[in-house]
Amino acid sequence: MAVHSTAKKKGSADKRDRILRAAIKVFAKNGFYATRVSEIAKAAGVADGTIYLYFKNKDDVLITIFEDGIQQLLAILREVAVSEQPFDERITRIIELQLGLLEDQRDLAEVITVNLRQSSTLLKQYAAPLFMEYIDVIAGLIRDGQKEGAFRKDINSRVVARSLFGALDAILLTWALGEADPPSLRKAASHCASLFLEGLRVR
Amino acid sequence: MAVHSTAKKKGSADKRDRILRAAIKVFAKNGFYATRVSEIAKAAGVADGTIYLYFKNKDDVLITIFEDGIQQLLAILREVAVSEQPFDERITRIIELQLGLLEDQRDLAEVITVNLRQSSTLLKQYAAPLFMEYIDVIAGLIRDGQKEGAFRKDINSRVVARSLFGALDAILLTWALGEADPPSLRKAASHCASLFLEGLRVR
Amino acid sequence: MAVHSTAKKKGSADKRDRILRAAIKVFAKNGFYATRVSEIAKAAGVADGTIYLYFKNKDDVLITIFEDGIQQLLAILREVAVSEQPFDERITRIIELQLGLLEDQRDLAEVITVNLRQSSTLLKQYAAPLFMEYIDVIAGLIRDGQKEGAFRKDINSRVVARSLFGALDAILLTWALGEADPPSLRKAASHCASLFLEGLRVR
Amino acid sequence: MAVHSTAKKKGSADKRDRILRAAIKVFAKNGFYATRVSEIAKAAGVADGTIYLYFKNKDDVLITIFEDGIQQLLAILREVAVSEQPFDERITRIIELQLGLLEDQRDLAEVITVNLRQSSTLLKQYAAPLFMEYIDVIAGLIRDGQKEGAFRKDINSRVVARSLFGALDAILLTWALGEADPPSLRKAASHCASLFLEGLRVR
DNA sequence: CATGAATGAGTATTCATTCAT
DNA sequence: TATGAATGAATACTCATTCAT
Repeated sequence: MAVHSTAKKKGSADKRDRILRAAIKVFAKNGFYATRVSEIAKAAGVADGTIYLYFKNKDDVLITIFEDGIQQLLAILREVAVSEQPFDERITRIIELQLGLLEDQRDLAEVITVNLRQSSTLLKQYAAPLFMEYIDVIAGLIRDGQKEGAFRKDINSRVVARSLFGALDAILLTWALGEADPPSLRKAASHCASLFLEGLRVR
Repeated sequence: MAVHSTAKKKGSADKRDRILRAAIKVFAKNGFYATRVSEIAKAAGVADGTIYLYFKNKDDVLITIFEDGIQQLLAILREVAVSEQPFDERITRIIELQLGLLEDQRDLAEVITVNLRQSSTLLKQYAAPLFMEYIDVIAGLIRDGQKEGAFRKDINSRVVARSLFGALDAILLTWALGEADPPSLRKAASHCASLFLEGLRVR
Repeated sequence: MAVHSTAKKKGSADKRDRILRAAIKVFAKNGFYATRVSEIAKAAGVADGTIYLYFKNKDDVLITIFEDGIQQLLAILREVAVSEQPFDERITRIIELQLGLLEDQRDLAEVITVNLRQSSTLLKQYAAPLFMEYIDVIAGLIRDGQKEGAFRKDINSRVVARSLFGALDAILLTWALGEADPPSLRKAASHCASLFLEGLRVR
Repeated sequence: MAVHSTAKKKGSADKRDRILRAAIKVFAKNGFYATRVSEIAKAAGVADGTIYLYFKNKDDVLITIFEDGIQQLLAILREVAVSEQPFDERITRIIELQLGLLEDQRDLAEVITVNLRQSSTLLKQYAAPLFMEYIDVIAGLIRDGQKEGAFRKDINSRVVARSLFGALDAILLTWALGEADPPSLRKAASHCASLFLEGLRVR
């Protein structure tokens, strides 16, 4: 029975994943509002109604994509943030991770940076809290660095965190909307890191 | 008669402006897609059909708001970018202006930072080009500073420009979505400026 | 004052006629329902509101065109129907007149044959009675001919009248919709006349 | 299973037919333009949206009604036109068939004779070609009769065909709009046939 | 008489969601 | 679980008509 149940879940999970992957693709291509549920179903190779067996509604699909992506990112960030590496390294690593995570998932990047803001309700209800969590992690890291003398103290840690988030978001947006070549993204990451690290240096 | 003629024109301009102001308000409150044309009309105190005497369609209202706002900003930025002030001052001024311009137009800020991305078509067709123009102005200023030895040369000017845009956008977004108190916005601006200026300093 | 009044009326009549002529043109081109009142106004060189100074509403414009055209036709038909000519001549004349009347007013022909049926209300309320009047005139002529031994008696005069009306309507319709060359219309008229006259001949 | 499959198809076909029958009824009553899609849906006992599962749009419903009716008529006409009967019989039969086909479908008759002309686009795009096809069939029969010496040769076969179509259309129109009693329609048919046959007789 | 800006009632069509199979 | 036919609420936009000037 356990096997059966697992098999069931696995089968379900597969279909669920297919739907999510299909949704990321069509959301990225057409935007959230312009995407029809039937288009997601078609791209996923399932019937329209099947989507409602795995998700509450269309909004829920977008929310899931967003939460999954951000949670994945947050888990990594938290790990890096409390690692034993020097603070500069941690910041650099975070930037690299954040951009790298999405580098091979361009569609996901577009969905997260662009589509996310398409529904005011989603933005305020789901994204804002996660956004704050993200800011908290980074700001915490900055504050730790300030306490230990690694970063200058005359600058608000949350302002830095927000600036960093925004900078990376804008870089990703440009990359997602334009012709994205990975090298440029990685180079941008290193320049961005250098900019922020120098900006944070104690003088 | 000149007065009369002015009055006449003003009458029309007034109605157009009333519609735009009403649209900014309801777009900020409910988002572009969740806003009904009839809501804009009601808020503006005109009939539904009147909106179509001044705008091609609902999209056109959002585009106009966005373009007006960005053009206004771009005009100021260009002026500052080529002014005679020291480069540090110019960067600081740009940051202050950009945040200050929207400080007393919180709804407009929300519409520009949030609603803008609600329509993929609008974003790619109208926002992307203006975004690039903005990046060009800032990147040009950075490059000038690099040439004259005011900024470090080992960092790509466009990456800096994008980062700055993103940082300010994120700060504005936080402010627009959260409880906005102007002092915090101004303080954030000065911290952000300091962060970027130190990050750009020649060593 | 009489002069003034006349001048006034003349001025008015001119404008009224301009509107009617413009309406015939655009109705023929686009059909009644697809024609906007503003299009009529533009074609007539007057303001939208002016139309309502001369006509009750859009329907009234079509009705007026139709009634004017049919009344004009009826007046001629009645005159011919009771003339002293041989019955065959009268029938021939009626056919020629009916087709000839519209030959140089192709737009009017299209409006009467096509647009007329576009509004069920108009058709039933205004056209049907006039149609019956028309049928009465022709049927009366046929009946007179039957009484005087010019036409065969074993055929219902109203059926003949309806058939003749329909035949001419179909010929006009083909001509109005297709490439209309007047010679063909006139030739069709003579063939049609011959067909009906032989069909009516006493044997 | 074949039954099941048939039942399934029948279910769909039934719904489609129900919509068409309902549309004929309301179109005949109120005309094409005055009929709301929701009225058709209500009369058919389906939801508004269901209509769009079977038809592209409101126009498509009218077109389908018209094409179905005319194709049905054309099929019969073609059969009669090339049958072995004497030419006079064929003509008589065609007239009887055409009127008879619609005798027990008064609403359909009204839709075809009246509503058809309600949309200029429909008329020119869909009706005109079918009208021409009809004319071709009749004209071909007349021409054959002329070749074989059954009909007089000094009269254009297409003019005769158009006249016959128009005559029958007018008779139907009168019948559809007025108080329709079948006997009168059948009697009118025989009178009309006699009129045209005598008109076509070789002398 | 003439204007044309403003009105707002009116409707075809779409599409997220449901539910009988 | 899966389907997809059916639903029907929801809305941008048009355009005949009005009326202040």
